[in-house]
Amino acid sequence: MDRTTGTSGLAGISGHAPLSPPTLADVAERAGVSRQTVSNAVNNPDLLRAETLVRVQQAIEELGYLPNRAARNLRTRASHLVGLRLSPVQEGTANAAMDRFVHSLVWTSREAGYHVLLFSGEGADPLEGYDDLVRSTAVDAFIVTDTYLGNPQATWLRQRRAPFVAFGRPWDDPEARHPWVDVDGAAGTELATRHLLERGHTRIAWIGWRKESRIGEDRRAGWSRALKERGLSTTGMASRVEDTVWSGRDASSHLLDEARPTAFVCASDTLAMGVLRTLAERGLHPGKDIAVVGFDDSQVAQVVHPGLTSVRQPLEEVAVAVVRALEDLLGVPTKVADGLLLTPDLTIRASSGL
Amino acid sequence: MDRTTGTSGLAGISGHAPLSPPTLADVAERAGVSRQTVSNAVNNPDLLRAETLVRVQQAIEELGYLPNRAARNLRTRASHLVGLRLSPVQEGTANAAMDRFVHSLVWTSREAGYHVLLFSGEGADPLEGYDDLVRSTAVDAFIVTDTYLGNPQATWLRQRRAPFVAFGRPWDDPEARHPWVDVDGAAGTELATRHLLERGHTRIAWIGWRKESRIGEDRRAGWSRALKERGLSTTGMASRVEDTVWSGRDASSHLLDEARPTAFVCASDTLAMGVLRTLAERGLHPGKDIAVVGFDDSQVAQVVHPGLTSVRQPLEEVAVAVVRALEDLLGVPTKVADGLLLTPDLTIRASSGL
DNA sequence: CTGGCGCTTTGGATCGTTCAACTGGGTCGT
DNA sequence: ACGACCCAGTTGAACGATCCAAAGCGCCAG
Repeated sequence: MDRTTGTSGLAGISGHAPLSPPTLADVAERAGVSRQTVSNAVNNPDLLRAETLVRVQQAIEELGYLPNRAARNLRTRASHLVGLRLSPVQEGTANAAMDRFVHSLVWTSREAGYHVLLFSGEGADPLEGYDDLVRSTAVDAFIVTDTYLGNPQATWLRQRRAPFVAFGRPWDDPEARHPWVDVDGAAGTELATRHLLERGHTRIAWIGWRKESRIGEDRRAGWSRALKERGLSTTGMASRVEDTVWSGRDASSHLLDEARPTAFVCASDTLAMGVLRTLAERGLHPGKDIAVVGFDDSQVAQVVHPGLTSVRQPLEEVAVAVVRALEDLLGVPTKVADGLLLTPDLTIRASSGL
Repeated sequence: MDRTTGTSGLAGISGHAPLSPPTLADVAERAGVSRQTVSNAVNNPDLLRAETLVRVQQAIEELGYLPNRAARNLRTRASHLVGLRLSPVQEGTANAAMDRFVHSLVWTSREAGYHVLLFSGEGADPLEGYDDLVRSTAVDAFIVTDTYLGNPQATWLRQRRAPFVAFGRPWDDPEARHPWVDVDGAAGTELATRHLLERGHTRIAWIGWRKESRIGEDRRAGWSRALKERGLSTTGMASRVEDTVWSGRDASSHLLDEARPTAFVCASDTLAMGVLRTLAERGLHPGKDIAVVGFDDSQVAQVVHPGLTSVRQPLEEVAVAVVRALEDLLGVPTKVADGLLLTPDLTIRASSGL
């Protein structure tokens, strides 16, 4: 057989790539079987006789064949892509977690045979961008990350019958039937607060986000739960502000003057950095004079002096659970749970005592 | 016309999505033209008579039609996707820049009609993962981000005739003919050093990466250039270490003892954080007693006390240039330049003086 | 009246894969 | 001995878009 016989390329191990990659038909011809048999060799190897399978696999190897994605997608009506929308950047605040999550997600998806397609919405409108992808069947499903109050995507995506998995609870909608995975923020702050209680602190303050934030209120609940459990009062010990370093600084400064806490639990590392700033200004030492705990275990927490104790979300596990839910949604109906709540850890560093 | 006539779905504005999305043929039937005419209306509107165009567009609108991606990809042999490999996570170090770059890239690509497909290699092997995507024609091109010494991807991708654009110079290969965009690190550190010189510093130390790092040596060159320009000596003023906070701490501690600098320029924010740690330990105040400048303008630089002056890469511009090169590579041969070197800024904060 | 020139529109083929139905041949049950 | 049934593969027809060649149309010159 002359190598130049095939209509398509041949290539593979030989130096340079083919002008046109080999197709199923090329493999079939080389192995002396039909196209469908090659297809089966790839997708349902059990259907072939062992002997034939080997022959086909050899031909595949020799030609360096890989199925054409577009053709497969067209026929199977699936792209094996999941869409992930990058929310507009807010520099200075915690997309820290997002970054780690994306990594884990890409990693986990790969093992499940999926790739992650990034897209971005214009700006404010959180629906922007989804529409085209759904209708052009570019992705099989979405992963929705910000399911804060009202989360319009969820209901919208459901209306469009677009499959999706949410990282984040459907806070306001007990009717929601979509799969979701979330991290128990309250458990995290409770863990943090208990940690401080164990170290002997009894006057522990909270700096969190405004009341409108469901996530913020959830995290706050963990703090107050831990205190009340010990019969300690929370009154005057909490402050709710914007998620910026400066808000954290001001809030902690006020609290120190008014409530005289010996420790702070914060809804974010950003706010905790504000606390550290107040301490620096007053010549107080974090971890010695005043304890501080943040939330998210961001890069900042890791490198700041003297090290910031922080609640760490198990984002790797979240990713795994999300992908599992995805497979469940798109493939066989193994039907796990609709929602899954994971528990965070506490990464202890010097800011809460040595 | 009965709405239930079409073989495919209809939907659109009406509440819920169709079971099967409308196709080109559906639109054609509704508009009373042929498929090709609809295709032209979408891709080459100029070819249609104004009147026909309107009629077709109306039908498209009514049905909520959007071309099926898979079908289009199959026929045109293009996916309008670009692959971006996430390098294995190194927590604590500077994927800070990467994050910003990805955002900008996604944003810019969108405007050019491209989406970004994320994938990850197993671990060490930087080629891992590319292969499948190339051969299965899943992406049209790649964006390669880490083109450090020897950069095996570059040569490998070229061999496979896979189109790609690099963010990063081909340091070792003057023969390289692939398009690339990079940021002039030397210009950045030169800017930083000049800034310190202007503030009256004459004893300015360098903390950078090991000699093997081309990027590190490049950044170092900017520092030494600025000093030599002023007739200042660099001997004993430089240290080359790992990119960790602790290395930065140790290096700065040694330098302070031996060379008595009044300012530090660092190859990364991470190293700069190490310097800040040394200062804190010695009761010295950054910006007052000793000036510090970092590199990358990461989140850390923004939130740390009292604010870290840092070289900021114009990643938005990089993204724009990368996408432009991409369009050039894949579309019409406008043929811009093969390589493009952009100049960074300096974000000035309190660590280099008030 | 015919032929030729532009512009618009048409029908058919095609991209590479998978699905559904079918072909022989052998085995089994009754 | 007959049909039912499984096995290992084959064949033709989709999937939904774009590309290609050619036909239809109106209009004007010869």
